[in-house]
Amino acid sequence: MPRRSLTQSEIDAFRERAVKAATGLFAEYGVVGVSMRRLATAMGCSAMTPYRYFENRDALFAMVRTAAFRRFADRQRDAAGEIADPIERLSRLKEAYVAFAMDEPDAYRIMFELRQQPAGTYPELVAESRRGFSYFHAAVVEAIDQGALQGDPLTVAHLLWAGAHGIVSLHLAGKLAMGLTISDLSEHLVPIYAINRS
Amino acid sequence: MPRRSLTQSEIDAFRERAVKAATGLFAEYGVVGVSMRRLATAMGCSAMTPYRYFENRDALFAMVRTAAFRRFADRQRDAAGEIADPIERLSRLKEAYVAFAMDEPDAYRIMFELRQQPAGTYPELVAESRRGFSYFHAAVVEAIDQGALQGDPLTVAHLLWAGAHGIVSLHLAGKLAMGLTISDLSEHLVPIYAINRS
DNA sequence: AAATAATATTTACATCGTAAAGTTTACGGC
DNA sequence: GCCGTAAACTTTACGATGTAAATATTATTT
Repeated sequence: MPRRSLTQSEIDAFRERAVKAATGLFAEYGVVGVSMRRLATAMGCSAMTPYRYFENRDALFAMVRTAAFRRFADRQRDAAGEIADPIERLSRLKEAYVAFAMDEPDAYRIMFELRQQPAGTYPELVAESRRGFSYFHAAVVEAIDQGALQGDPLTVAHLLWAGAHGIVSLHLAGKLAMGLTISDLSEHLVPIYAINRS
Repeated sequence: MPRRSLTQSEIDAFRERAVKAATGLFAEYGVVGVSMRRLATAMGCSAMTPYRYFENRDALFAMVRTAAFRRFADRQRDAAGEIADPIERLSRLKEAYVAFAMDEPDAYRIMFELRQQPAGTYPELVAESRRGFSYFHAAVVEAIDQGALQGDPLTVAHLLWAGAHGIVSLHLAGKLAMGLTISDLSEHLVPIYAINRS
């Protein structure tokens, strides 16, 4: 009798289009420039239509972030590739990390700077975020296993991650002084933890 | 003939009150909760009055950030104190860094996460931000001078800063996994660069 | 007290997120 | 074909925001 409901794939298709449009918008206008109305205009629908596909603006942004984390995690995965030597792999992961931040500075920003929702609200977001870190973590575990790094794996992995994030943040905030570049700093990241110290 | 213009000290007094009120507001409601109207209400004046003392919302926030950077820099200055040993001093600076971020997480966030205005728009902001970093920098220079650290001073100082910022960011983003604490990580910061490695 | 100019307030507008009301559309049954 | 129905979509509406413009208030000198 009534009109057919939207299928899951129709819903997914709209959402994907929306996330793509929103991602484009905010690469162009910044986070503040992504309004529901502007998104609707960009998608050629009325202002309220997106609300049929997203609970609210927050949910839209969560999906945009999830997509960004997914791209990031994919690039980490690809950078790790088949590289056997875990130290070499760590270097490549670090390079991929920095490269992503340079290629998509706005994405990087919302990934890490956005006020976070109560944990567990968006499980897929959490999952992709975890996956992004997992390659680093795995490489560190292996490196420590075979004696190329020392220390607690979780701690060292976090320190590497924090180091990469810190360097990128300084760069994105325009706080690298005196002509220092992001490469000048990031090239020290992995060697610092290598085993040839006390 | 006409009414007396505001003296500089009256202007400064209002601005100071406004910055204090705004800082309080956003410790309570977050960045998004600080609107010009709410600020006006909190100060007991009409919605437009703050506009006589600040060019716009951005200028208000620049001053709030400047004040935050000043508090931060002061605490760095106090932490450095008269400590002669530069490595010990670095450790204290790192502790003060982390302590500030824990005490004033919201301030920390707007200090480092806010989209920055075109460089040089707010010279005092730049100055206080530089000063915040200068104690770290000075200690690193001294440590390298007397052989307790090695490498390029500017690079090492940035690496330490980036490391501290990265760790704090991970913590503030709730991304420290498996019960790892901010101290677990930050205690490795200075030792890693100490000279007893290859 | 009157004139004046600086300060402060009120009003107004465009934009935002989004709730609620209204409209259009696609389907199964006649 | 047409009709009823419920889902999808649009329009309208509300309260909040930043801030420009118009208006009102106030302190000072003549």
